Amino acid sequence: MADHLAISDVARVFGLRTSAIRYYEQIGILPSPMRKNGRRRYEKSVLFRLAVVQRARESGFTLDEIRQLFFGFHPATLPPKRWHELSERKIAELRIRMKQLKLMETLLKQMRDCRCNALEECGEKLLSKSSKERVRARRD
Amino acid sequence: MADHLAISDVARVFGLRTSAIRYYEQIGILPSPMRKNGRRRYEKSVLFRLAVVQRARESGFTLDEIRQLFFGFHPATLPPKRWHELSERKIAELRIRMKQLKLMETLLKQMRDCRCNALEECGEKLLSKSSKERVRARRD
DNA sequence: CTACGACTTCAAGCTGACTTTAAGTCAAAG
DNA sequence: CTTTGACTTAAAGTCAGCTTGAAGTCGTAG
Repeated sequence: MADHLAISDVARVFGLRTSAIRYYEQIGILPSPMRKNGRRRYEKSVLFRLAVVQRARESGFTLDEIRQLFFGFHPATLPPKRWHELSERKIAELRIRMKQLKLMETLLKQMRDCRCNALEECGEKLLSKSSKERVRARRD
Repeated sequence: MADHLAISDVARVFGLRTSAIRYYEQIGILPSPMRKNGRRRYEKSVLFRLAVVQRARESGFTLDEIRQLFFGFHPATLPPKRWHELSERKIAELRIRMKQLKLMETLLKQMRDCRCNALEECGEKLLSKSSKERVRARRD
């Protein structure tokens, strides 16, 4: 208690196992906290950090990317440049993923609504579409 | 040639390795094609099938889900019921994932644009938001 | 004092989606 | 006829992201 959280408390807040918290520390996504009798004692700020990490995980970021994006540069001072580039790249990736999801939704709806062997037809459309995209890409 | 494709042709169309094609066959996502001298010979329809599989993979479906969704029921006749349920569930999942992506985009933009230690602040917002959501969920 | 439960470390194990490796087959080219 | 290169199989290896196991340390309750 005493204003500090045990590892099990932190884990419970996010529905994680304690082993996951230790693992995050091991790979440098969480700071190694102070110890009391060898046991980890966390300040509340770790919850904020984990909240961001969790949101990023849910959005499909790897732990490696998360470390780069959020904790990858030294102390807290200068280079927001690398950060800036990374996040720009990531935002672009997100846009692409959203487009893909929308296309998949369309495909699923077609197959849900239209009986018959929509599968091969859809595949045919997808294939001709992607070759069109390849043509467009060549023109760029 | 001769109107039939070798495994390497199929692989090349999708930028896959031949080992991936064999693996898909092994786990039941592709049919085992006819053989000529022990070698796989594919008809063009396999390309349509793979186009759908690839789109689904890009949208975050596991191979297991893909088999269930697209190839999981017997020959080609009846039960569109199970299919219907599965695709409804999957469409709902897609919606959730799109929402998460949008939230992540917002977070990234905030952190890109706003100097300072936005990380912990964002985490704080995320945390209070998710507890609000928990409250809303309790009311449902 | 001892037993309990929550913690510690380090190493090994697990799942999904493949890839790699080893050993062999086959047809066409030199 | 041997070499080459694309194929075949089965089994083992790889990577991320953890989890599990074994063996040990604390501090409080009985």
